[in-house]
Amino acid sequence: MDIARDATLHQRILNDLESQIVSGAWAPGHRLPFEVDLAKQYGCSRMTVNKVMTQLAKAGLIERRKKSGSFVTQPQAQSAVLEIHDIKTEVASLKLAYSYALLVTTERDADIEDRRRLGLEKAGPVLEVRCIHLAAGDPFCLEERLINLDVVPDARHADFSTIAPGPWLLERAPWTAAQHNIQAVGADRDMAKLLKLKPETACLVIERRTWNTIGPVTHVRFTYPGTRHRVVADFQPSSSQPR
Amino acid sequence: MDIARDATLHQRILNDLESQIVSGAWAPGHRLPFEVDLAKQYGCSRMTVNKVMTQLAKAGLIERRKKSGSFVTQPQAQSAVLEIHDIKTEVASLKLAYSYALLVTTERDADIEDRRRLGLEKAGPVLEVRCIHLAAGDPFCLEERLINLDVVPDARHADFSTIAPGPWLLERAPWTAAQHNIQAVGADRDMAKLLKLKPETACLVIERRTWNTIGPVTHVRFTYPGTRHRVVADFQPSSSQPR
DNA sequence: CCGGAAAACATGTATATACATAATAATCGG
DNA sequence: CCGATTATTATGTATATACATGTTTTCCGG
Repeated sequence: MDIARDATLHQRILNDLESQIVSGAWAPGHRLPFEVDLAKQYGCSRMTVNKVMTQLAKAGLIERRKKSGSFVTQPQAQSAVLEIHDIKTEVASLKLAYSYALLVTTERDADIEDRRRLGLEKAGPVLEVRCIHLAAGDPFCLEERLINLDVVPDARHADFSTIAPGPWLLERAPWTAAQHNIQAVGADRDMAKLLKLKPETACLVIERRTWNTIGPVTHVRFTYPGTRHRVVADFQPSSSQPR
Repeated sequence: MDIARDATLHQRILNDLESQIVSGAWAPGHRLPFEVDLAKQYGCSRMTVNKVMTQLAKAGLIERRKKSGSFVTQPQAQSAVLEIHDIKTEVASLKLAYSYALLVTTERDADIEDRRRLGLEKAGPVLEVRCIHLAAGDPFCLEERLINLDVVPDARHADFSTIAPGPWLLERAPWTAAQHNIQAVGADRDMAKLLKLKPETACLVIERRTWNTIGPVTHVRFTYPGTRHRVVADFQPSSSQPR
């Protein structure tokens, strides 16, 4: 990669070191030159090098040990993190009035499909909740949720007509792991009707399964009219500081 | 939560400022005290305050404008990190034969739309690449890419008929930040033809903009037939306080 | 030869200073 | 009163310096 001619020294050093690491020229475990040596090499002060190295360390590319030096870390698999988003906030950020309506709740023993959705091995009591989120009175997204009552028994007595199951669960059963599944589908007849769309309109479907230390907590499927809404993902893998 | 008594000054300032921002005491748009004033307030040098503010800016909590000061940014909707995926690998994991075809490349000066896609302020040379990825001979996804030649001038002489621009860039211009945008759209006539679909079929569109330390590197739009393919994102809970 | 004190060493944090850069504010000529 | 020039201001980057903090190495007494 070429470096812009007018890049700052900081950027140049950062780029150089990063290239060595990312390219694999410096394998994990490799010790970087000492700060003073790099400073001499670039003809700058140790402070400048120090700031670069601090940034690399924050980014997780290197690990620093006093007296020993700085070392390239094992590349951690690039895991994708999608933060659980709150629809109310999402709507609020659009400066639209938020409202919410419970459609139906059903308690039953997990059937095959329920077990697939939750990733359950055996049957067990589950609660199905269907509800709709509205923005400025219009359908914003449909929520189809399955809650594992073995893990969250209290959900039986929750009043989901006044609070959406998402926020309710977030308070009571914080998740420790989750998996997302995003796809585009054409709306079927029922979906189109609920979201007030023409059939076959492209919709964005976000499915999320969450676990806590006990087991699978919930599976939820959000269906958004795809052309109006979107998911934004900000990235911060390498040398930038995570939020 | 109390702040450790032996926290460094840097940490203390960071914590204080962060608290004001996340608590909402300083609303988005609020101007932070000037560096010199904060320095006076904490009885430290401007450099120390500057480092903290630089960090906050990198974290996206504040925006800094010369002469004007530093301002709390609008809280961007819940961010998410999606893995940069390699289509060849994706296809291979389906145990399908992968192939690739270059459709067209165009070099030009960035027009308004190009600048929007890349997030460029001024015009500059860009390279547009359209190509298609095939799985077992069938269209798998269409790639529409824009490369910032100011940052990656070598791309001019790359032969994208033999290597896809994604892998090529990954080697030469490692990204340090990226932003994703996922939405569902119905295929238009051209898209339907290229992907061998019926018009209006729901498609998953993934847009990605990547930066390195120098500037915007590339913008790419992948269009997948949405019903056949999907994006999976694995999660980790955000360890509340990014530091 | 062992254990512990001391020295050497690399990084961590903070300071004061200097000059560059970009944006705004003030000024002045026409 | 407009518009171009200049000054001011806040941040951006870099320097040299100082001392603190953990580690590792060295060395020395027993």
